[in-house]
Amino acid sequence: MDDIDRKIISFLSADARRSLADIGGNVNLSPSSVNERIRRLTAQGTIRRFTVELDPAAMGLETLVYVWIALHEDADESAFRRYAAAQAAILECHHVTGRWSYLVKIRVGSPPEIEGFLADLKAQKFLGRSETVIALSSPVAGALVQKDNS
Amino acid sequence: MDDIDRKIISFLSADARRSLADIGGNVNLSPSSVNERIRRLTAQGTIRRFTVELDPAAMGLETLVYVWIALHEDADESAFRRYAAAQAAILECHHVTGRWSYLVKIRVGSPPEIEGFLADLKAQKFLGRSETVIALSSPVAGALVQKDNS
DNA sequence: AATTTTGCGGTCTATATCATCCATGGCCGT
DNA sequence: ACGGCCATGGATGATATAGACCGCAAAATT
Repeated sequence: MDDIDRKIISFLSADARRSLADIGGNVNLSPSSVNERIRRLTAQGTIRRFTVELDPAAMGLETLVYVWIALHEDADESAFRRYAAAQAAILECHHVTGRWSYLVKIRVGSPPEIEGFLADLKAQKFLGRSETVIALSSPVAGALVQKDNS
Repeated sequence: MDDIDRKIISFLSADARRSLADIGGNVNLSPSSVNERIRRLTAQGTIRRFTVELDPAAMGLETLVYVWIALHEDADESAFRRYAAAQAAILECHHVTGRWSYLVKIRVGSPPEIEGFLADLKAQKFLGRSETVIALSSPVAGALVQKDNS
């Protein structure tokens, strides 16, 4: 990973459809060389996948919510992780330091839907205690990308 | 936005380099039609950009941290937002309900670097109180995508 | 009510661009 | 001087993209 690789990654991040010739012009490399570098970066996993960033509103996911979770004392922890991975609404789930055991990031269409999400968590017997934090606005929103199902 | 559009978005999410013919075969549409739909989705902003998902380790960003922030009482709130947008380490910044005013998501190379991040926040006079939460592991990690600078 | 009009979304074809492969050749470090 | 690594350039087959045309359905007109 040298400076040129980083530049290429930066160009692809901004627009993954730019032509090899175009990128090559910006880093003083032939299209073939750029292609070879992208192939390497992809093969070694530095680039995980080519994808698209989506508009949350257009996807019907305008409401961003963080939920702190303390698991129910006799909850199956690995079952919880599988559940989290399978739920489309759960964008992130982290095991964290501090008072709570998990921090979960979810996106739903509107605030009322949060209730259903929590109800499901409780129905699955995962929930001990929880605390819900709603994002009112996002100075830095973070990119919305569909979960990787591979 | 009909079902076909959603399918196309799903295919592109998994691999944005799949050919129009390939996608068309899966949704029973000609390559031209698929192209036209993608053009529409992009033009109306449903698809924000074509980009790449990166490996945090390869990028030297293995440590994921959430920081709860209560702004210093005479901090300039819009200056803080500009600061957050400019900082490369800050992936997300949300104005939230609850005890804290902001939730900030950052990525750094290693835990010691968190200190420098907080020190900078304090030096800028933004920081009132804060609480730092480190992700130990991530059952659902969320995609790492470079910030959009357009 | 029947007919025309309009507009959207599709297919097909042609063309220019593009990614990809391979053989060649330079450069650097040992 | 030699070997490995990386870039180059040209050939080729695939691909995106534009444009002309078609069909259908809803709206408007008579």
